[in-house]
Amino acid sequence: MKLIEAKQQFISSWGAFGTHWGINRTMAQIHALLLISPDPLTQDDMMEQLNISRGNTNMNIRELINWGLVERVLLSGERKEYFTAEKDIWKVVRQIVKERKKRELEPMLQLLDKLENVEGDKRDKHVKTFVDTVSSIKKLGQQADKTLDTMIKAEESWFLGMMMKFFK
Amino acid sequence: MKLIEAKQQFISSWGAFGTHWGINRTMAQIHALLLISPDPLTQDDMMEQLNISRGNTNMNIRELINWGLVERVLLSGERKEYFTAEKDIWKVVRQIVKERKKRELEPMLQLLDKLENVEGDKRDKHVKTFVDTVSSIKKLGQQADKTLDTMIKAEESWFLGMMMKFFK
DNA sequence: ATATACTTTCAATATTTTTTGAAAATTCGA
DNA sequence: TCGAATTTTCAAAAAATATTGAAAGTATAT
Repeated sequence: MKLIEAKQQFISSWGAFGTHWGINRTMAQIHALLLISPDPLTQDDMMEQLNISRGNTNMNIRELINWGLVERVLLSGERKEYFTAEKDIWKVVRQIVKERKKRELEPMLQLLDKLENVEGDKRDKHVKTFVDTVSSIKKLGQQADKTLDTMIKAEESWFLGMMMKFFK
Repeated sequence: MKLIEAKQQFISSWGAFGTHWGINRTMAQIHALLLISPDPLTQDDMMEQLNISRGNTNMNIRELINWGLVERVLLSGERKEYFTAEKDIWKVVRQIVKERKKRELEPMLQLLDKLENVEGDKRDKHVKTFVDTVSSIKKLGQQADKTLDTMIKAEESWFLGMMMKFFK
């Protein structure tokens, strides 16, 4: 397979993959493009390579920057802005985990905390099932929260080593 | 907070949560409703409690069954079908992991395998960056694949114990 | 065998999400 | 300060996705 074709496939599947995980296709595609580009790109480069409009490109670059996955790069003597993505996949994963934890897991845990204290008699099976379900989700969520914190702080080598050792 | 209100909140946030992870709102809401219902429910129960149409309800129950998260229950002497969700959250998580691994991770790894063998000279930085990126994603993916396999097979107690021990 | 209760399908519709592109805003060199 | 280059915004349009509801299909009791 030729490079150009391989790139296309990579970008397009990365986009499809993203949509299965609640990430918009264009954002995932821009990320994919930057991941496989040796040098920083401009908005115009991305527009051209992905065939998308200026506004779309701009919005999604911005979103990727919010996620901490892409950075602005200033090339001396250039007026235009360039962008580049972190290439170390382990760092990328940690960053995504960190963001999703903050955006989704933590608010969810707060809610479960509140719901756990619902009024009512636990001898009523409706109350009991509700509280038991909420509590067990909360417990799992808290465990995940702790585990992910450790993962976020961990070095790749440490983490991989741990995985190798215990999940062989 | 009253039970009825707590239920509403739980269902609605579970739905919103689902949409962040590529799961359709109604499917997540039906799942939430079944999780907190002590007894099996009929389609009509769900339609009424969630205010959704018959077709929508039916399609999403079916999808939940495909995911292995919901089961049909036959109550003797009853004509109608009843449905119930697995309440053990650890089992639920393992089942979701198992399905997503099969549906998403494995096909992705197959693709990466193919893309890794792109034609071209690795001294060309475009080729090099592409191959390096693909390889490192593949490596991480393979590691995740193995780890998740172990997790799918694991007992809750074993897994939680392991987590406690190593990620305190 | 028929009527009735119940389930499934799917074309049409509604809703949500994404994308466009042109106008406004900003930046920067001269 | 001016003006060209560049970036950002956002209302409108397009596309994707989810939902409805009525008709068709199935199963069961009598």
